[in-house]
Amino acid sequence: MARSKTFDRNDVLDRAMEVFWHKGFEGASMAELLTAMGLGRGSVYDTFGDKRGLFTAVVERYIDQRTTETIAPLINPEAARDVVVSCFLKAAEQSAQDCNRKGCLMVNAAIEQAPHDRELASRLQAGFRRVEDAYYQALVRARDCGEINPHRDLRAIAQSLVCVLQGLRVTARLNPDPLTLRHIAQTTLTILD
Amino acid sequence: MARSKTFDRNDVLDRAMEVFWHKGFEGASMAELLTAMGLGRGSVYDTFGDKRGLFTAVVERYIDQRTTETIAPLINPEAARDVVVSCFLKAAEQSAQDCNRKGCLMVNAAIEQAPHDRELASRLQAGFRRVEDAYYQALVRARDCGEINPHRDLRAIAQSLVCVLQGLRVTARLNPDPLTLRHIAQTTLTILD
DNA sequence: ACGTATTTTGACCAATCATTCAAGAACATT
DNA sequence: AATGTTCTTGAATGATTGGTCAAAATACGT
Repeated sequence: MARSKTFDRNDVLDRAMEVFWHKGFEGASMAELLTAMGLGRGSVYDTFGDKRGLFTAVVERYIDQRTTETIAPLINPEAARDVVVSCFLKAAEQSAQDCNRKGCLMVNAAIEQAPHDRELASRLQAGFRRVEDAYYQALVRARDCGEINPHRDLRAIAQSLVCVLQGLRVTARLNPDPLTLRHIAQTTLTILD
Repeated sequence: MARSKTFDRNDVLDRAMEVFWHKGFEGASMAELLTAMGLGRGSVYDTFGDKRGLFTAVVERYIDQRTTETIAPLINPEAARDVVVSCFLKAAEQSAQDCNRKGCLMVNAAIEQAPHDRELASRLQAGFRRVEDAYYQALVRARDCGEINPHRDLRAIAQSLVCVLQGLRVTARLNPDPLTLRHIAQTTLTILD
């Protein structure tokens, strides 16, 4: 009864992601987005509405992928303090290994667009909250194992860890030296003591 | 022998700053910048070259003003641990009190433009480095007073403090709740112990 | 007061912006 | 295979972009 789309939605979103990721929302033009996606104008406007709709879809996909990947080790019911540490350092390493300087799309979008796009802002907040929660749960287990001072506010610690990861993304934009970034990450882990 | 400018450079930079600050570089149009500055096109292009030159001048001014203001208490030769703490909390408070959600122009510019503008990136890096150095010097004095464990890496601590302040700017974009932000700031101060 | 160098003004420009739309092409159903 | 619906294509749109330029205005040094 109808024609089906010739392109894969996730496929073209991934291509558009590349453009938005290192040019930002305002910095990316529809022309280059279309080229990257390999689609005609109509197809994109039909599918995503407008530029903002496309951006929203791209960021949504990024959030899903990244947060899932990031918190995977923390979800393990046996994960405790050492997993918190290794997971945090691994996340920090992504700032250190960011060879083409694209940063984190979530951080980039938060800074550039969050104040101008409420829906985007709350999606981003939910994404970071998901990461924070995963750290929190692991911290609770760590405390129950006697690996963390039971008087500490674990929610605040989890928030701090996420906050530092965000800060590392900013720091890395100006000083991409991996040693410095690792050093900062290592140092901030004293928050756990 | 010649006519002199009728406008004050710092004056118009401050007005342009307002626009760039909450719209970003790409998000701000020359039309609104000119309106805000109250100048004709020619005057601006004569004085600042182009949009990027204007942005550079604006950010440069912001860096000077902000870093000077921020590190003022730390410069005091008697400043030690308590000044580090109060100064850090005061800086965090600026994220908490950011009622109109403009964030920090240095962080905004770092995320949006640093990868596309080397000169801007190094200016920003120098600015943050200036803050970091001020914290470092105060930390050295704190250590000499016996207020900080002499085995700690003070340079890394100073870098971490600046990193957290940057992270707070990102966090504040999505969750402007002052209590949360203060709580994070308070928690990360355990880095000093 | 005059002459001149510089600033201001605002009209103008080509290029690019995001977006629309109509017509042609292609698939799924019958 | 015919039909009907949707997708694709790409030309066209008007608005806006950053930037130029020449003429008019003006303040300074003499």
